[in-house]
Amino acid sequence: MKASVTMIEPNGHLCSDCAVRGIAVCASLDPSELREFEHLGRRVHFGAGETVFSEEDITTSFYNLLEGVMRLYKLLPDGRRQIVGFALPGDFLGMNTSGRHNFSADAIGAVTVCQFAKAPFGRFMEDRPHLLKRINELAIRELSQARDHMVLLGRRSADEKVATFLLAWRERLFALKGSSNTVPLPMSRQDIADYLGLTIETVSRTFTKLERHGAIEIIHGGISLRDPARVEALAAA
Amino acid sequence: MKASVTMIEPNGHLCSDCAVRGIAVCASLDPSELREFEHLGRRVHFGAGETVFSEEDITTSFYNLLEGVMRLYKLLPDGRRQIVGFALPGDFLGMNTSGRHNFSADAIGAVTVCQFAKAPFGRFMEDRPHLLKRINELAIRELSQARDHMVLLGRRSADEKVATFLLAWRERLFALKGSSNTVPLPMSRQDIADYLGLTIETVSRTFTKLERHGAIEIIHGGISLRDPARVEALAAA
DNA sequence: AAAGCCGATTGACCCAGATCAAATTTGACG
DNA sequence: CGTCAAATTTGATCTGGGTCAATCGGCTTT
Repeated sequence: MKASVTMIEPNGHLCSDCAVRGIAVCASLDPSELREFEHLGRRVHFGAGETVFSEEDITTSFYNLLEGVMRLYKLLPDGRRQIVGFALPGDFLGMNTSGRHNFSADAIGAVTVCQFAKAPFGRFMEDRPHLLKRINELAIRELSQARDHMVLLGRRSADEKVATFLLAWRERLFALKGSSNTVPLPMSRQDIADYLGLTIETVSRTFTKLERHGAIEIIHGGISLRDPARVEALAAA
Repeated sequence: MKASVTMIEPNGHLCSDCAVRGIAVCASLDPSELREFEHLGRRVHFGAGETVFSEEDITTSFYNLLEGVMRLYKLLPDGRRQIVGFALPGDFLGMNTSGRHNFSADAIGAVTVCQFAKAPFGRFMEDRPHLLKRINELAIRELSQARDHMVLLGRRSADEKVATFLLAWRERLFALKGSSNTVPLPMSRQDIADYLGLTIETVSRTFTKLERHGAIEIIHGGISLRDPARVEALAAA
């Protein structure tokens, strides 16, 4: 959105001390492969609101998210937006069978990605089935999440959607940063609404309601779970 | 649902003249591999309404759908159901990372599957990266469809949902049986409702409305597209 | 061919969440 | 600080689609 500077770091970073080494696609590579892999990717920074790639763009690169949060979304011709997911460090983006991206991806706040040109990456993967296997695992895991989200979108009430979202988001952050009842929400209310298939007003009202009932506290840049059990009960219903 | 007889054919079928040879996972195998592959799968029949596997079941097999249509769904504790997809011949079912199925699968009408025990299949795939690659492609394609469906569930109106469904279903059948304005709908109105995140009444009313407007004709076991352009216009909106 | 059943359709009414419209809070910048 | 502009919250009202309740076929069974 905002015109901000996209930076490409000129120097070579070391995969071996990359923050996502253990959780991203590269977890499947041994040290010697990693050294070769290092030459394929380059770190790129994006500022808040910048678009990393757009739906229908021809796929020229894949991306490994290193730092920050991204929103992945699709737009209808009339502008309605559905966010199909939020990406966190370790997520691998850009795979498709059509040669074109099937969703758009924006940085929410500052983001660092490891960018791979499609062809060299494909060649590298060609004779490294364990990398393919890793990518397949990530795809299958995502598919499972996508199905869970379909249930949420198709069959849950607004209260259940919001409660489920807070718990699932906390769970994802837990895997990265450890457990906490403080749940940072780097995305806007509009983003949350477009993820849950609601309007911004309904999201806001639901937060307020949860706070009035003592289930959460709305804090700067996120929420705090005051009564996790109550939120869980709402989400389960 | 209904207690009907599940049949396992005792004799060996030939993969080489299998109906889905060219479109399923096995499309990635050469003739000699195919002969070996033949010993891994066995054909199993299911009657209308029978459950092939259930969510949370430990995954012991993978399935290659050969004939018929299946509904893939998830249930909420209180019984609300979301159908996450319909499977057609050529679809490969059962992959997951957790060791348990993450959705349930029922036969809609009579179904024939090619069933593979998980471990031998995994071993066979181990040293056949092209099979893994094929499975990965199918997973990524499904992921793309899942994202499209999220947009439908989260952001489309009832009219748009129904119109989009009819066109997408016709498109899938087209790939199997060729083009036609007659669209068979083997699934019930309840199934369609649970797929689109609507109620059965809304689906029924929307069909009737489309028919009154001359866009479709409701026929036994499906619909006929009378004015495909109008349906497309509704779906696009 | 009458009875029973089950899926589908239709009608009447209702409500969760959308829409429209202000406030109010927050943040960025001079 | 003070000033905008943007994001969020809050309130009032509206409505698309849900809920509840009859029918209405089309099969099967006898």
